[in-house]
Amino acid sequence: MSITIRDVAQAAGVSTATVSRALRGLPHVDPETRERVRRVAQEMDYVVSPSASRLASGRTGTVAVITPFIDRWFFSTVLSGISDVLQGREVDLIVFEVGDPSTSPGLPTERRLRGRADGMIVVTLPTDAPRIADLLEIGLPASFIGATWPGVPSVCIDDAAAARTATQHLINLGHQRIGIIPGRPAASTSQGNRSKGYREAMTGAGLDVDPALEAHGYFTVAGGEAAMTALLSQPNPPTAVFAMSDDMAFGAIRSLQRHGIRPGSDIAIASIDGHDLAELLDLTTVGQPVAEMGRMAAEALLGRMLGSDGDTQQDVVVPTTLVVRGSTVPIERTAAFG
Amino acid sequence: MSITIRDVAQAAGVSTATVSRALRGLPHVDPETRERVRRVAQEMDYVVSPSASRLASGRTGTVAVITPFIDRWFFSTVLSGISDVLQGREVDLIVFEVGDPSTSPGLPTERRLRGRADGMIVVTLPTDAPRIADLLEIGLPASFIGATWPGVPSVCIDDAAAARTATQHLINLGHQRIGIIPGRPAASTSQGNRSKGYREAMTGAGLDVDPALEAHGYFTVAGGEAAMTALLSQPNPPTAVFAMSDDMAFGAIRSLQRHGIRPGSDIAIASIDGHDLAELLDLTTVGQPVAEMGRMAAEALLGRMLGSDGDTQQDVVVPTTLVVRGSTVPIERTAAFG
DNA sequence: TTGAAAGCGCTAACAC
DNA sequence: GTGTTAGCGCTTTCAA
Repeated sequence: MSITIRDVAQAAGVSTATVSRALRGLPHVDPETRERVRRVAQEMDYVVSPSASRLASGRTGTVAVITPFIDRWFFSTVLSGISDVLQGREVDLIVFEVGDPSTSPGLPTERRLRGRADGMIVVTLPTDAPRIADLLEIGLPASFIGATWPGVPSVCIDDAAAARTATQHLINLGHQRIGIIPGRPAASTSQGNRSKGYREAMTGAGLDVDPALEAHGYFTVAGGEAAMTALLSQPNPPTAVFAMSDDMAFGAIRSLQRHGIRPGSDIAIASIDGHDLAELLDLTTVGQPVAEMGRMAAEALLGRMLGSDGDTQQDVVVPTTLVVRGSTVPIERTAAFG
Repeated sequence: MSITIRDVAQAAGVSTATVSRALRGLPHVDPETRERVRRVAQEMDYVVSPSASRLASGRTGTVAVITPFIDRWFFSTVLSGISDVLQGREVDLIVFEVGDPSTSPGLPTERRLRGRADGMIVVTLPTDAPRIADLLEIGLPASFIGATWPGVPSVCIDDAAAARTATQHLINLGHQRIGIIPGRPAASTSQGNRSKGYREAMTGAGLDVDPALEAHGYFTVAGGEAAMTALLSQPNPPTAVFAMSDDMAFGAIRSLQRHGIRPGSDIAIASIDGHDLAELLDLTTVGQPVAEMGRMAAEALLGRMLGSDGDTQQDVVVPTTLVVRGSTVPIERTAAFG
């Protein structure tokens, strides 16, 4: 049906091997021959059959991304960064959306991965050690984003530092009762580190870490709203809250709105992410370079897939930036509450 | 290196042909044989080589999604819906992020597609007829989302009706000077229809369509903000604005905030999308079932890929729902402006 | 119901 | 620098 390498070989008056070499830019081909082959191939509108090429070479020229979600800001942004570099290198991108590890059954992604990709990028699959171990077992080069794993290169922020920055910012503003909205009860490394950063900042300032001032937000807007509502119903509510993600902070803001409390003026809120819409909601947040993290992970993976193993840094920590907005104002201007 | 069909055949005491048939659930296999083959395969942890299978059968078992963006709400949500059904059918998903057709060079996605997928889903590539024609030329079954094309099944909303609904809602509230924020000057079919719906509602109510009350928002938050700002600087600004997407409406709200104008109370805003965060921003919007649209397109495509061609509806129009929120309040409660 | 065998279209030794 | 050739691991007639 469609044009094969043999047709091209015939038309160019060379062997299929030469066509293969010429078209792939391999050495030991006469420049003139190469040019002729290229021209003929183009004229015939020849495209290599990926299946055949893959079968013969053992390489797929594709990278698999394993991510819990596609449709959330952090993940789609990471994905876009990854796609950006893969596209530039003509590498295919296949996506496995595996869902929330704590609720989804943990499908056998591992079986579905074999022979389909030359490498994989795993995006923050926290609390799911067994699945990750399974994935790594198939022996593909891997790159992690937002999580670390022994022996696997990764791109992360310094979660503890980011949390410390956010919390310290609230402390500097004069707050003393600072609540916290973590994601899920079962802590991932990343979440654990953010907790740690929060506590460090608190105790470093001689402040109490009141367990009553903690409410889980499950990394969603709705969860953040519920969490904030819970915090507000405390006998002695916080005057400031650190949320571990922007989405949860959004929810918290919504809760405040519902209660007629003005974020910033009445209760300060700071979080981590740098979500597109944080500016719109006037949310103070510690921004992470999410798309860039995707790009870096892809770049690193590609590097290792091509074998140049030496210069690969194991764990990259990218910088974050505190962006101060209206959701955090000095305590002098903050109305007493409760 | 890894286990092949021959190993399994040998271990099960049958031919490779039988293993192939047994494992794929083809008929004409003794139930007992099938069971034995299955067991052996499982014990050996055998996984079919996709490349070999693809080369031999000519089918890839993968669907390609061609989308301008990954990291924007509409697109990531569609993608997630698609992924949802593909994952369930064990079909691979490969993604091509082609960028904004009006600015990106229009890469030869078409060459990169051949032999890599059995079908494709094209997500709202407006104003880009040449590229689409190229894509369709390779003869893969296709499914469109958010755009229609002669002969290609699609899933869309009724754009004109959605725009009419939003505009009529503003009219019903008592507004007469109603501005509009479209996306890009070069209209896609979808955008054209939304314009049409807006004009129909306006003229139907005997209202003027003032060209001065139109400012493009380029489907982004920043663009929407600029557009609203432009509208506000009119000698006689609108009292209500219809934005063609939630993102642009978000930007418009931001502009209002910056100008000390309260959305809803001072100027009404309505748009189309049903963005996750619309509730948070108290935005009235005509919601489209985005993830569901992705699911439907995938389902339809899969159906056609499996050959059951008859029952495929060509163009599906999914319903939208007006969700009224604080950004639109009756004119009685709207302060005069300007 | 099962097996033998001919490819699928390419790559990679190895010869020349 | 180029050609020959033997696979890569499966699917799919065609016979049995």
